[in-house]
Amino acid sequence: MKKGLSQTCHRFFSTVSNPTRLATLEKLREGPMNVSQLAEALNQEQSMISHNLRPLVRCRFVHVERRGRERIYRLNRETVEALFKIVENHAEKYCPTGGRCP
Amino acid sequence: MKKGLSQTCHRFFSTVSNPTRLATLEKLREGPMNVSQLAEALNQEQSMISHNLRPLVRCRFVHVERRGRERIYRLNRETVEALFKIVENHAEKYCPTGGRCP
DNA sequence: ACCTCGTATGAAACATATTTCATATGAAGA
DNA sequence: TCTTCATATGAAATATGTTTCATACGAGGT
Repeated sequence: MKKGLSQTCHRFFSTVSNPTRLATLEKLREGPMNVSQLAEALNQEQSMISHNLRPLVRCRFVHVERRGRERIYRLNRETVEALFKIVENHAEKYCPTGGRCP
Repeated sequence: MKKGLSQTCHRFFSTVSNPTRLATLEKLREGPMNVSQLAEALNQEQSMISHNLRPLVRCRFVHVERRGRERIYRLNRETVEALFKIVENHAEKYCPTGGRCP
């Protein structure tokens, strides 16, 4: 693997290794949403959601679209669902206790 | 997605969001290796490799086998190759500048 | 029993990431 | 133009993760 991809991997995985951002991705599986809706659904401050959306957009895990004064965030399903599927398969096989590794 | 998987995701992705561990995984694609070999190949202190191998083992990205006084680390290809493939696909599609996102 | 090799470990030092809070920006309506 | 709503942003406060260094442990060989 080339030098560049290693760096890409790092940014890619760092972006999804955060509980707030993971929760955001999970929530967006239900459909596109604006920031306030996400903030309410996840029970977090708007500012925090906003801060955490940025890296998700930067790495294209989600896409934004302006709609008047709100911004609609939409999941990049292709990548995110594939990612979740791998974790599910892996966990099923290697984490029989349900995520709590010894 | 259940509460448990979200936590699993976090641990899973945290583990691979570190340059040393990513380099270790990449190196292990070439075949099983012991700690000293990894340390030399990656030009890092033995202690550091050892510390970083732990989370990789805990999450089963790699497996260990004792051989006399050395320990042979072996990649869990099923999970790791699948993971790399997703990043490659994603990067190709969304990071045309080669990992440097604007 | 002692020495050496390969590896692991704990804890301090260091580096990075996350959250919070106050405030700015920008679009739309009165 | 003034106000309000939705969102973004900067910087301090806080929390987490990583590396280093010194040392411990355990398996072989002598």
